[in-house]
Parts: sequence; C-alpha cells; structure tokens
Amino acid sequence: MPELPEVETVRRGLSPIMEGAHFARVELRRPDLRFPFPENFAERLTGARVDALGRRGKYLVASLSTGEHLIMHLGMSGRFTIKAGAEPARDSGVNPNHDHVVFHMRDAGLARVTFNDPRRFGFMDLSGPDRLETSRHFAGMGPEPLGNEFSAETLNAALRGRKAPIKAALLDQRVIAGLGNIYVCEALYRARLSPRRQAATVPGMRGERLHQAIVKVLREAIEAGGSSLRDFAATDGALGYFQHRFDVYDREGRACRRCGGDISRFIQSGRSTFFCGGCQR
DNA sequence: AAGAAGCCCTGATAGC
DNA sequence: TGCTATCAGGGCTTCT
Repeated sequence: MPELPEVETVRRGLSPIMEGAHFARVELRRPDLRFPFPENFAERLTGARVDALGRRGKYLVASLSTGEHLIMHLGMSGRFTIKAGAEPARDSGVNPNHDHVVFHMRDAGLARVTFNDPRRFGFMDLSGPDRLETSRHFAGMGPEPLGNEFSAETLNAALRGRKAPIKAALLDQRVIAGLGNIYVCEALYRARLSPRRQAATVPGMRGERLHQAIVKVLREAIEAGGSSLRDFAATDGALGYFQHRFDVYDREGRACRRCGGDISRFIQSGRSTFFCGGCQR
C-alpha cells in the first residue's frame, strides 16, 4: 500500500537509472491499467530523455525532454523493478502475468524498468507541456508534508471549519498530500488525537502536535525504506521495515506501547482505523 | 458544497 | 482438500 514514504522509496530507486536516460523502447502489454493509457503513449515516450524524476504526493513524475510529464501512480499493488539488459525476461520477481509496462532505457546500460501491478489500481498518464500543478491530477492537491509550505499554520488553516473526523480530513489529498490509511493512523496516535475527533477542533496546540507527528512519522518511514505489508517492495525487491515500528496499524487487540491499553479497530468511511482509546483524545 | 458511500481489481486469508 | 466469502484501500464518481 504505497503512501508517500513508499513512493519516495521507489523514486529513489528509479532515479539513478532513469534520470538522464532515454526511452529506447516502451512495451505496453495491455491497453489499460486502472485507466486507459493516454493516446500514443509509447510513441510519445520513445526517444524522450528523463530530465528529472520527482514525486508529488503519492505520484511519481518524470519530467521529459519533450516538455511532457510522465505521471505514474502505484495504486495499491504497483511495483517497479529494475533489471540490467542481459538479465532474463522474468523482470519483476512476482507473477509476470502482471508485468504491464516495460521501459527500455538507454544511456543506463539498456536497463529495463518493469511495472507490475496485479490489482491494476495504478495508472500512468502524460500531461501536456503546461504547468504540472494545474494538471488534472494535481490541481487542488494540498501541500507536500515534507516541503517548506507545510507548517502547523497551514495545517490548522486547512482543518478549520471542517466537520469531518480528523481521520477523514487527513486522508483527503486536498488537505495534505501523500498520507494514506497507515500513516494517518500512526500520526494520530503520535499526536494523541482520537481519529473520531472533529477536524475543526484540532487547530491550536493539537494542530502543532499533529504537524510534528506527521513530519516525524513520514521521515522515519522513508529512512526505513517504507512499510511492506502485502504488496510493497523497492525497485531492487527489498522490503521496507517500518511496519515493525507501527504503534497502532494492524495491531488490533495488542497493548498500547504508551499506556498499556488495548489497540482497537473500527471502520471509518469504509476503512479500518486503528487507535488506542486509552491515550488518544 | 462537504462528506460519505460505491466502485474498480486480484491475491491472501479465513471459514466451512 | 477445496471451495467460497471476505478483506485490503488508492482515487475517482455518484449520491445525499
């Protein structure tokens, strides 16, 4: 379940291979992922150089020499694997039936970058040469939590007046970019805030705690190479290990490390929320 | 208009 | 053992 730390881990794995390299050939093994590939997708990539590989929220963005941007989302189960040119065709180390896209990169020893995605919740898109921030995927997206524009003040401002539970507000990519179920649960635990608390009541001291908790949990998770629960692996197949440091996520029925209470689980807007009723208010 | 629910998709797992 | 039901949850669409 790639959230910001997992996507950042993938970006760091891909950038040494892709930045500065050209697409020699692009293989599409099916007409769509979650959405159809954009028109002439392979043709528009072939010959282009990757000037930079960035990330916005949970999206990977390759800026191309053609002026277009290749926008990639891992969905739930998307995985990129890198193999050098001479290695055998079984690229991803997982079921090759789900190897949907292969980028053959030159200037990188003809490395192959394979996108495998069993559930096909991932997608790829090309944005025109217009500014990225106004593109369909990024218009209205909230601040990068590890960027300069994210502060306790901007978080508070985004939460003010919101009647939804804080859990739902933090999952909303318009409030803050890149958080998913895992890191929202973990950040709320660290900030000692109940996921049920109305978002509008957070600004103030609670908002400062929450801001700190979000930044810290994301930094630690990136340092740990992300979290590998069911699907996630880095481009070299390595598993992240932040899942071993979860305080609440996937720990239903276990003891809270802080107060000794029981970690409980309930469904909030259709998704599992994990929290400690003893010390999260 | 904000908020919630439904949808997509497959693999792992639980339960019979 | 082998079948079926359930769950996982990104973001988008639809409904209230």
